[in-house]
Amino acid sequence: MKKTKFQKPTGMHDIIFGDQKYFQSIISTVEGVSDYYGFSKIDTPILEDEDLFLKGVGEATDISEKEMYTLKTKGGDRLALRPEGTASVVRSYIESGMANRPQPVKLYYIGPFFRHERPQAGRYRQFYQFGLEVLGDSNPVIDAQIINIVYSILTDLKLKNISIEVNSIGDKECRNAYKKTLVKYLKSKSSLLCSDCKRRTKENPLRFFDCKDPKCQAVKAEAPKIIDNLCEDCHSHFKQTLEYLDGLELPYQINPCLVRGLDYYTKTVFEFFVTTKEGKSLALGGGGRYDYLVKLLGGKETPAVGAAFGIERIMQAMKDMNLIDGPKSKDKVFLAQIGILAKSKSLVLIESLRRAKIPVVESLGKDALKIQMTKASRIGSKFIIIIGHKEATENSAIIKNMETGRQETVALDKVVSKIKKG
RNA sequence: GUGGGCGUAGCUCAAUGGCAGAGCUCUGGUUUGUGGUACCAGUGGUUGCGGGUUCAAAUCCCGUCGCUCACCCCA
Repeated sequence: MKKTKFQKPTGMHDIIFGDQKYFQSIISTVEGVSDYYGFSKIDTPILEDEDLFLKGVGEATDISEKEMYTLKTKGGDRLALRPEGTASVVRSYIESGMANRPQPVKLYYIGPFFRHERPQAGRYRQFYQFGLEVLGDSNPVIDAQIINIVYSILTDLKLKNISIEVNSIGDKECRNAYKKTLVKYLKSKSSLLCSDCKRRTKENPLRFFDCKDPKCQAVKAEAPKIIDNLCEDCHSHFKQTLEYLDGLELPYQINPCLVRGLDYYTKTVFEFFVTTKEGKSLALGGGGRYDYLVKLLGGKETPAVGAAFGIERIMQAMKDMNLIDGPKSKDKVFLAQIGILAKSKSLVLIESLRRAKIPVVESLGKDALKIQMTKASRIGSKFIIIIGHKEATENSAIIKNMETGRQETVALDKVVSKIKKG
């Protein structure tokens, strides 16, 4: 057998030690804020019918065309690792008959997602997202509230320099009419476009606005914008949404070029960014309204709006701003011991400490006292409990204050109360 | 899928064709039961993998795998 050194698959990563601190604080903040706003947590399978995603995110998107992990079961079903969360939530909404609950239904999720693409800074093949979805309400106040809730999550995490871009991409009627206008315009400027944008003109003209090729920027600036071509309903929806955002005093700006990569969006779309120390703009997440998706996936017509954020991206932003306070082991007590009997008594003592909610660090496998003292010093424990051979047989322990250097011997059953007093 | 950069100890990196090394970390020791420093020692490598050139390859050549950055796109 050849000796192999296993390594993680391309584009996937372990979340260990220091990173777990960031990861957990994001999760608990998301849970806390979502819960406050009346969202219920939903966990859906990591595998779903491949067609759910093909229909859900749109067959012409990159996700459908080349980024899905798919597999065939022994029974012959075609399944896919979920590339995003909304399609699964909508599937569950329909399948579980959530339309019969009081509307709107508010749900949030946290978990891993998968896209098979070339990794790069802040982009993975397995990554974590959290998302919030509100199904069954078409009122623009919900659009504004979703934006506000995710903004609250980010500010609760102490992120600074957040900016929000919003736009409206209309509904079926006004978007289709607008697409024709745009295509006509792009064709007239065809000679000035990059090759990608020539292709986009035919396949997905709205994507033209994602192009970063300098050649296309001038054409982009002059191009007709969707927000100037909204129908009356979409226009008033957008205007109302912005007024609510104004009322919340959120740092948003309108970006008429914001489109989004998934096909299911209608009306309001938005993205969140932070500015890093180097002055770079990092996309944290985004979302929008998707009034047609529930019907498209087999339910009855149901308006909905949602948002999804990349947890690794948020971690990156938090690290960039040094947002996590250092190790909090100062309030931990260190338990040092020598010998078999002392180890045995230590095991029992630790249980008493745990019941008293006193955090304790031990080094049970060690015997040399000096090494244990060194370790206690390093983590900065204020108190150290020492049980040596003598103390073990006498049912006592030494409590030493590491700051003053003073120590006293107390009976084992008095240790907890002594420590509590300080 | 396209194009750049890079693969040497757990980590950061030396060694420019001639004995594979240092710092940090880790484990232990410096009179046997008391502190972060200092000193000493130890663990840890088929130099990503496979071929080729050469008396001799971490080093040069070819291939391959992986990492990384950018494009496409997105979180």
